[in-house]
Amino acid sequence: MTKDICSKKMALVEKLGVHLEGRENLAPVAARIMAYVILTGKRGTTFDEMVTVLQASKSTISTHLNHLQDLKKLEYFTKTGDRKKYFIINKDSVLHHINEMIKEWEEVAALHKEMKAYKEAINEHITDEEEKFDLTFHNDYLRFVEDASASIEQLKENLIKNKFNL
Amino acid sequence: MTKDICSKKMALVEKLGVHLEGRENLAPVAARIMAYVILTGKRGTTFDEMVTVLQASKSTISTHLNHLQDLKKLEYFTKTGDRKKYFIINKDSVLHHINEMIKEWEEVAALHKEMKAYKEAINEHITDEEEKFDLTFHNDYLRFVEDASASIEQLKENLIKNKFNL
DNA sequence: CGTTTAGTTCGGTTTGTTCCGAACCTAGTG
DNA sequence: CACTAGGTTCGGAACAAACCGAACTAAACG
Repeated sequence: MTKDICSKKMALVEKLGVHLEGRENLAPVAARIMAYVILTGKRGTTFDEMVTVLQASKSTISTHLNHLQDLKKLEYFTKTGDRKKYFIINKDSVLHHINEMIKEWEEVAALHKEMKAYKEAINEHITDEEEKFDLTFHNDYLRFVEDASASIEQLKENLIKNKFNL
Repeated sequence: MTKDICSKKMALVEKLGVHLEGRENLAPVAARIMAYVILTGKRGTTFDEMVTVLQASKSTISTHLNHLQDLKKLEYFTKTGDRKKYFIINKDSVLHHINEMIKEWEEVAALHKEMKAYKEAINEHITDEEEKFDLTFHNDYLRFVEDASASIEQLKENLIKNKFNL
């Protein structure tokens, strides 16, 4: 039974790993570390455990673990009289993630505005109306980004509220 | 003056290129092709023009151009008595992009549900309440995904409405 | 002081990506 | 038919990434 649960866990680690690899732009083993930490939860997981269970070398685990901490994706707690570090996901990683999305949307919006400005400048030099740049694409997209940003911002506030209410 | 506008254009191509490279997971030259096509607009741009202006080999342009068409990101029109193809962005690429985001969110939601189910199954085998998995993370995230999906879906409808009203 | 635990650092191999040149193809032109 | 315009295909070079093993370090233990 323990074996069944364990294989189920590892299957999920691989699935979630593949997802995180693409989504967060992480190396395969780095993504698996994240997945394993997430699926292990608050009891935390150690360096050695990951070396064993993910079947990767100490150096690989070490490098990725440090990298993930730099990215504020992971943190660890310790136990008195125990030199091991117990890794868990960063408590406010959801919030962190949301903040990054907001930043991303802002960048996208800035880019579209710059492109729109360029096209408008070009349009002034063109006499033939038919030849002019169509700006609806950018207008649509900017409205979209605005809406998406608003809904993410809204959600962020909800999350913060919930955090303090509990 | 033409030179100024042109250098401004190429500066934007690079900037947008870098952005698309990360965002759409494209090779550098592929991303620049997209950027150049977007910033050239409806007059379209040809194979040869891209070879010259992007300073890449014919084979590179050819490969990426075909790839981008496979991905439905680009399409082309032709002119009678002219063998060249004039490349433009796929007309409903905005919609296409939005549909892909919706699909992505659905996948994310499915993954979180699977993880939540796994954690709930584990929790049943644990007697100590303190040791149990905390599911608020997944609940928060699922609510987030639901909201985000709704706002994207909303936007999609707005876009379709606008398309038909014009 | 030697040993163990827990982890880091470095150099190198493997693997994968991106791009190029050269040869090739196909349809139209003289 | 030879030539040109507008591309495509293939093999490989150049570079970048991901990972590994071996040697190292730092702190604690006996």
